[in-house]
Amino acid sequence: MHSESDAATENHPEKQPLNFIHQIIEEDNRTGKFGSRVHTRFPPEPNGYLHIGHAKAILLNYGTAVKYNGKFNLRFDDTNPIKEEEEYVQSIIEDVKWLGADYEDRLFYGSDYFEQMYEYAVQLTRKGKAYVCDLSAEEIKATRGTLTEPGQESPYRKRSIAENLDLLERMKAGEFPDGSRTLRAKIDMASPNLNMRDPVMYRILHAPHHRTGNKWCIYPMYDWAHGLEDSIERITHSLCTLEFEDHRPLYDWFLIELDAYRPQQIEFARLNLTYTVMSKRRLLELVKKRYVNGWDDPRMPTISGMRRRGYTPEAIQNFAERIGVAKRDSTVDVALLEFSVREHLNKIAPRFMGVLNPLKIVIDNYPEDREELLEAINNPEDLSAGTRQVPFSRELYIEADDFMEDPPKNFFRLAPGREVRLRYAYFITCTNVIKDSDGNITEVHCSYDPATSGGDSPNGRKVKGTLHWVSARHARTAEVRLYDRLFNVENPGGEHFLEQLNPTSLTIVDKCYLEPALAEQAVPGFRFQFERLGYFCIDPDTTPTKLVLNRTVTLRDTWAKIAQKQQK
RNA sequence: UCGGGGAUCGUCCAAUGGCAGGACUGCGGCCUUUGGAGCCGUCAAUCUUGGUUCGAAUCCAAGUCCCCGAGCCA
Repeated sequence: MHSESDAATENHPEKQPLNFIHQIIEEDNRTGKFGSRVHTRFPPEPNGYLHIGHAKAILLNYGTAVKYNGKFNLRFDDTNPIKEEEEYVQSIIEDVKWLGADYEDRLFYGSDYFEQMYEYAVQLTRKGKAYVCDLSAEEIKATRGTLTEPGQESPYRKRSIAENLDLLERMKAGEFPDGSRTLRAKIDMASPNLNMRDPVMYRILHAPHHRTGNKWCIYPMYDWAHGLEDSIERITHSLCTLEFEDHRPLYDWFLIELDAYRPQQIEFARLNLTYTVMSKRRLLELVKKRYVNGWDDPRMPTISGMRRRGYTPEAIQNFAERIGVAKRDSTVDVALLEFSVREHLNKIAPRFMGVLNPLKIVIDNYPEDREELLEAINNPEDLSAGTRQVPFSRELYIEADDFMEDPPKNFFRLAPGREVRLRYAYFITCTNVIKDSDGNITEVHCSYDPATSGGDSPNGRKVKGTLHWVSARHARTAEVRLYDRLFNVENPGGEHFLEQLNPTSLTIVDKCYLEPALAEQAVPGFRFQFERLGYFCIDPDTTPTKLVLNRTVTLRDTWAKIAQKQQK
């Protein structure tokens, strides 16, 4: 996965600084804390689709394992059957693989360990460190205390070990209704760390589980299960996000009381990105309320959305490396993500010409019945990609933006009397502008210089602009979906985050024109560049009779900036 | 208010007592058959106040601000 960066590192032997996690790991390796073993994992709950924030975590865990010749597990944290679905399991597996994080044969489920977890619970109960509590959810809440006041001990806290064991057994056997009892750890109701105030370990839930079916009617809480899962898999370094820092003492308490193997948890800051939201809750809301067309809508920051939009795994890997990892809350500029895709696509994407907003050009001195095939380079960044033939004829489409009747000073494109180059074709000069009765330009007439075939002038004559074009007679058509940022504000959030949505995040161009060579190799997922416009890919909505394109990202556009400044 | 974390260019990450550096963005230039790419340059930061030290982003003290925590969610 790190081929590019590895090459870069070899060329520039100055050592890269270690992030704080790798510093800890190297220290652990030095002291032999885990016998120099490194084993990480990515533990998603299958209750939603993965997003770019998860990609950071996946790549950090996987990259760490690779860096230290260790292992990496994928493990589903599936302890709540009410929220979890098989559909999410499948999407997560697909996304993790696509990102290049290879877990080999180590795909696990927390639910695989339910039996072992139960035995651990019995062990703790037998030790007098856990008890069955008959308090209702409301009562537990009421006796937990507050941030500044201690909680009160449950009246059931002093039950005998024998009674606890019996009750726990019967909870498991299904004798009690949902919510009637819980198994709680007996720790300290006065702890300033609320997680230590006799946390619930098991709740009764008569609900089928996507893996274990009806076998269980008590399910472990995350705080009870998670540390055990890492322990059972002999994970050395449990990387997780900041909000679990307060839970670490609890995980350690469980494992110490159980005398079980104990991983080192290290917390890092989750990723935030400008102009989007990252919480599963908000993403789900966008999907459910149809503000977007599903989890894989190309405007979503989900892995599946980005894949559909045309992002490459390499682009995301490079992005993840660039943003680094630290403990402070941060919001990465989405421009860095866009830079990462452009950088990769620039190297690998074949070029084509396509016109989004057509303006018809007629070349008056080019014979009506003549057509020719012109050779075009597929990728100037990679000559091994070869060349292709592009048909040329008398009537063409160019981008409407590439013509101005009354151009400002630094407009280099077509204008009355102005000569420009048609990419890989000829120099043309604008001779006439045709308008309809409303004054709209309907057609532009030009003459061409036959001596400039291929786009070079024999007399060294220079031209300022180069335009892309498509022969009208040969043009194929497609629907193009243009995406813009999902939100209008840099840091969307709060109760009314839906009001911050960008109403024009999706623009559909019903009919764009493109050269035949593209239509011939257009299969869903195919990524390419429309010269001067941006990177695009073929959307899976494509049918044999209709091509659908997604714009991944525009090219950097210097003219757009100049034009914007002139407007002000 | 209690506990846990955090504060370095606009943004993200480095510097681990010794010249505050890199990337993105912005700006300027060179180059260009993509106003793309590439190349070069440039603006731009140590939360505050004290202290220790020859020397502090780094160590100490006090303060300020931000984030997380009171699910039978994860």
